[in-house]
Amino acid sequence: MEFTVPISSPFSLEHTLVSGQAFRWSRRGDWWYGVVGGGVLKVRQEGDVLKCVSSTGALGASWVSDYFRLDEDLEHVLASISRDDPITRAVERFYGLRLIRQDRWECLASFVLATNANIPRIEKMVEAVCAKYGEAFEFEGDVYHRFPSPQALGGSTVSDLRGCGLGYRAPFLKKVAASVARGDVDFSAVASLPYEESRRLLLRELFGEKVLLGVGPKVADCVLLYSCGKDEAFPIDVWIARAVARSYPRLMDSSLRARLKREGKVRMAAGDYVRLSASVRGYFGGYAGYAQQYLYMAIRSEE
DNA sequence: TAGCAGGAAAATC
DNA sequence: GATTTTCCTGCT
Repeated sequence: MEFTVPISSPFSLEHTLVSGQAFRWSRRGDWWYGVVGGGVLKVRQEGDVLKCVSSTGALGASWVSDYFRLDEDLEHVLASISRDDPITRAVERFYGLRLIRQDRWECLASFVLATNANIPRIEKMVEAVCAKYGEAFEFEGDVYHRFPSPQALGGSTVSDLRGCGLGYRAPFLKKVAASVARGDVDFSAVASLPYEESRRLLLRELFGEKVLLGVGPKVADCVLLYSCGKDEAFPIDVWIARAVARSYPRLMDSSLRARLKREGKVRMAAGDYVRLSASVRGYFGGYAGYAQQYLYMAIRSEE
């Protein structure tokens, strides 16, 4: 199916798709191909229009607009977070970067795999899991695999998952999948709550069976930001911690600041994360998650 | 709370 | 080719 989607507010497909939010997009020639929404979406930006080709009627204009959140007023968001020089420079440089509204289960599973890995590695693990457990289909003569269901991964074996190169992440992914498959994680309830409560509920539901699942504050924030509409969630990975330490040392309490300075490395204890998160959200406000995404792009682009 | 292991691959030297 | 680092969490 071919269609176009008009863009009425700023949007950069390129910046959005390279910003490390989603792991199933790749560029081929002038087009971006994404395995999303149960099919393939092929998309290219031409000025203020998105040209799209999709493998299924379900992936139409309204789906695309919802996925890229095109109906939201990005200028208003960016104005609200542009509180000082570093963030303003990042916003100017990556203008049009938007947060994507992803599938919640896929987002959770993907970020469980993201610990101690870099983006190419994460993409490789996700693809391996999809190839092994996801339903295959064809588009333009190529074979693609949908993201596997929670049931498929929950019913897998840890050793088969390890075969996808997941290492120690394999048992975590299996347990998370099993929890979701049983219906233990009510994503709608999580999404309906204010941020602080949504994070508590997500973690409580995942920990409900008293088995530790590989979802800590950082992964929880990614799920809340990228799939549950919690725009104030501010995931703090090593890069963001570095960016904050450099440009916003005043937002870190003195003990964390001193430790980072002393040790040179960015290593955060649980309490540090929660405090820094609250501090940064207090500063950037309700769209802190956008600030995080722009700061991430800025610091990653340096090297 | 601090320190460490975990597995494999990318990045760096 | 060896070493370090990697969008971190769980355990002691």
